[in-house]
Amino acid sequence: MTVGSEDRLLGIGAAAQQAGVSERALRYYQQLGLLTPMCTSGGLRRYTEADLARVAHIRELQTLLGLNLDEIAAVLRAEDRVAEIKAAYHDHRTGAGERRELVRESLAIHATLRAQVQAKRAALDDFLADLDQRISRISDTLTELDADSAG
Amino acid sequence: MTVGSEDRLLGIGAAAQQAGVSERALRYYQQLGLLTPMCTSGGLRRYTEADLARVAHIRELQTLLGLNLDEIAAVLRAEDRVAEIKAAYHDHRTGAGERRELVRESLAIHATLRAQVQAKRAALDDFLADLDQRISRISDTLTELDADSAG
DNA sequence: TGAAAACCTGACGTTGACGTCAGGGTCGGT
DNA sequence: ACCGACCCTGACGTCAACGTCAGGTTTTCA
Repeated sequence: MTVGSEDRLLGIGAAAQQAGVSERALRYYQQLGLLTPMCTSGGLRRYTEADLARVAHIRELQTLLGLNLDEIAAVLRAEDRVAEIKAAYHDHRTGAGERRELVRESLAIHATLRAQVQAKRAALDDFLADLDQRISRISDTLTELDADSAG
Repeated sequence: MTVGSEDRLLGIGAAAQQAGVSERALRYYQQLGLLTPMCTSGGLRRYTEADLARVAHIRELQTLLGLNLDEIAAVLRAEDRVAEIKAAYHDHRTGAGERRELVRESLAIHATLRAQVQAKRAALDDFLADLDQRISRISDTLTELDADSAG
């Protein structure tokens, strides 16, 4: 499938640098089950591009939505579910009913998340409008001051 | 100016309840200089409606923008500056140059904040688009499953 | 092959934003 | 004047999300 990707694995140091987080954070995420990098036979962690993307996703959920790591774990689990289902999509061993159930479940989780994001977006818009109003008032004050000094 | 407002002062308990935060939080905000309620001669805190609004604002900056209390303090100081200037606007003792300086300063702080909010909004929009894409894919999967079972 | 660089697992420390508790002061109604 | 409700100031506790350090292991590369 992925043809051009050299699939170079990174050590935890390089991975941390790439992802813009600390090594400790990467180990911590793994400890909480948010991330499961490969290991060498010697037990050293090896990170793929997908792992880095996952870290970026984690950070986004953290800083953008303000979710804590437990909540993020839930979101990631839901996303993993979807991937899992996609993978097993044509696997005959998975019953259609079961698949439907799983899909519905992850759809529900995503919908919930979407609602959260929407709410946050609306609140942000309100805040922005308020801020703009303040700013324009301050600008007016400044204009008046300038007119004053000019008059 | 404010005619209809009875200007009833609240004790810290009632204020906390109204604002939806703990008493400890109110004392903590005051300790950090975010809030400066009046006091009775005996030293008990008394909160005005403006104080409550300020708390709401603090919470908004916390949960919506993810600012820490130090950053919030900076924002609030900027806003207080504006109010101060407005109040002293026709006070002859304040020099025009000084006023311009102050106004410019708070304008800068607000502009910075606005940029932050904008950035966050854009990021949220991206995130939302991504989420919608995921959701529609999951929906498709579900539709296929239903078609499968129907066929 | 051998040493420097990178990494490992505990385990304790830190920071922000409060929670909680003790021991005492203040307020409002009677 | 008094009592119960409310409030005060320390001061220590807590929780998440890591930071940091020690002592040992694995990789890498000259």
